[in-house]
Amino acid sequence: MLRGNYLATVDEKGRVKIPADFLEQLRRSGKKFYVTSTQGDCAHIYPMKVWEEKERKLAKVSSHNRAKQKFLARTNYYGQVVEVDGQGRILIPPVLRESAEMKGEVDVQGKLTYLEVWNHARFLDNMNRNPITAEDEQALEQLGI
Amino acid sequence: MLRGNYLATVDEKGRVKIPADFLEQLRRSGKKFYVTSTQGDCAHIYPMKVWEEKERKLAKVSSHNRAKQKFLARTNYYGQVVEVDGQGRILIPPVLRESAEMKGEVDVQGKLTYLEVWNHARFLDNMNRNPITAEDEQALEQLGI
DNA sequence: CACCGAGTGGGAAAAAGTGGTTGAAAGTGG
DNA sequence: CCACTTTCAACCACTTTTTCCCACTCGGTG
Repeated sequence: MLRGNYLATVDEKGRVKIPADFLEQLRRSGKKFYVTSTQGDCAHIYPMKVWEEKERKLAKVSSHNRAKQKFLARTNYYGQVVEVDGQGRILIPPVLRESAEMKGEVDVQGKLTYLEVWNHARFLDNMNRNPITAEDEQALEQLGI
Repeated sequence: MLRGNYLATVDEKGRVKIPADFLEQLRRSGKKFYVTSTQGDCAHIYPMKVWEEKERKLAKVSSHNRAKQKFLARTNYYGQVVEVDGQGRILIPPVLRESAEMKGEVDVQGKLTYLEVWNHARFLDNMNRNPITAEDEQALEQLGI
């Protein structure tokens, strides 16, 4: 399971080094990955098998389902199949790189089954704009968390 | 159960020695730990099993729950899976080390199932800013505490 | 006073990360 | 359809960081 956050950098060619900790786990699920996004604000990196599982589930949903259509339109627009290079880096597709402002420092975050890559400053900013309130803490406590 | 407070120091490499008392207990729950934070003001050190239990509880909550989302975003951002080294030290992830001002003297506090690590001066300061009032004492007394 | 365990610092080897070059392939124009 | 240009991916070489381990100090205890 992929957990936690690592700082990384995007070089001029748009390559991001996958932190060794994640890489080791990811290598087990093959060398192909699907890099995409739903909102264009960050990159999602799925091992191909995980992505295909998502596709299978989507296939079962009616093709007139609005949510499904939007999801497909976006993930298809931003997406690309990539492989990790010999140095453990993957290439972020240009369209996505631009819309998610992928340059300089980025956060590579483990989301258990896939990775999310964020512009470091942007993620921090989003987070700070949404502080945890006293109500939030109360709600969590009631859930026993 | 982890109880009480120990002074420790963070060295230049960002390592903190876990007090021997805590270490002995923690060793029983495996060698992997999840170091994270909810507010970025201190480090939380969970034995992996304890953390996974939290994850399980969270998984049952609707994914649209605001409190849950904020909690996950933060604990993921600040978090990292770590192991204790041969000298009983653990490494605080860089992002967290910075935001929680982890350098020099720190307090390592037992919170029964996990540890909290605070910048010593900062914790003392917070505490002094929030003195126990006569009303607080009265309230406690009425609770039979 | 000597020994033992806890804590601290630091050095060397290994791993992780970075940048650049080259060769192949794809794209473009004549 | 061929020749030339450009782009991209694969590979190589170097730098930096991290990890692992060794050795020392300090304080408490027999």
